[in-house]
Amino acid sequence: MVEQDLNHIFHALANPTRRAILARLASGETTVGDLSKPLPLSFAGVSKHLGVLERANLVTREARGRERVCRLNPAALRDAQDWLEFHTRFWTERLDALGALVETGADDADTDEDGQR
Amino acid sequence: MVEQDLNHIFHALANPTRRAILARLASGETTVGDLSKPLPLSFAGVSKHLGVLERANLVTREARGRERVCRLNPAALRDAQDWLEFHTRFWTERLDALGALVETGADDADTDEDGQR
DNA sequence: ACCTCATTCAACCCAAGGGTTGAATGACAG
DNA sequence: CTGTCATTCAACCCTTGGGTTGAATGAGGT
Repeated sequence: MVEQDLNHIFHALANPTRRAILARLASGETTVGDLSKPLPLSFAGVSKHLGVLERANLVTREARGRERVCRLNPAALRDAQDWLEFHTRFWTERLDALGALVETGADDADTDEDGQR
Repeated sequence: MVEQDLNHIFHALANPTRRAILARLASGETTVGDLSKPLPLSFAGVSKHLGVLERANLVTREARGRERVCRLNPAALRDAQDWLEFHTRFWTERLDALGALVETGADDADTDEDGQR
């Protein structure tokens, strides 16, 4: 997994219509037509959104007769989640440590902020 | 937390420069100048990226003399993580259940794929 | 063969993103 | 109070995004 993948994944997730599509797909695979029925968008608009989701590898489209069946691919979501989990954990630890230092009154420890100013 | 927040957060995360800034900030607060030193961008460009991160509530900027000190705000990341965690869990369960059905040879259950073709 | 239906493609529109530059602000040093 | 340094603002440029429409493709039904 590379940087570029994260770009695509997060970009795909940044749009409420696309998140709605993902939520819809979570309750079962469906066709493009069914997918666009409840959405206030043109058919082609939905198809474009699906293109973005597909580029991010979050969704796959498969031809079945004259319809396209869309289904989820959780693997990509997992990538994003891994990134987030790593960072939230790391940040939280850092901030907790900083908080602890402040509490105990230690101000000359290993933080970058060494008080010289 | 509302939809709009997720839009901003995911949008902010969708850019590698901004993720680099976040990673840098994870190892301690710093000024805009220090932040932009290693980046192949103009000063103003970095400032714009910080604006995006600030809008997403991932980063705060605080004036200290003539400098601005930037630091992380993990709370927003947590929001994104919550969204992802909910969905990955949900999807995985669904797919696992589907897999189990296939394994046991149950093909006339509640799947959409009922074999008529 | 022909018509219809589901979907995509292509062309277009306008708004927003990511970048630049140069002027403006505002704190600090002399 | 003047110059300098850190930063932002404003204006601009080009590319990408999200949306539309109408034509093209391609499978199915008759």
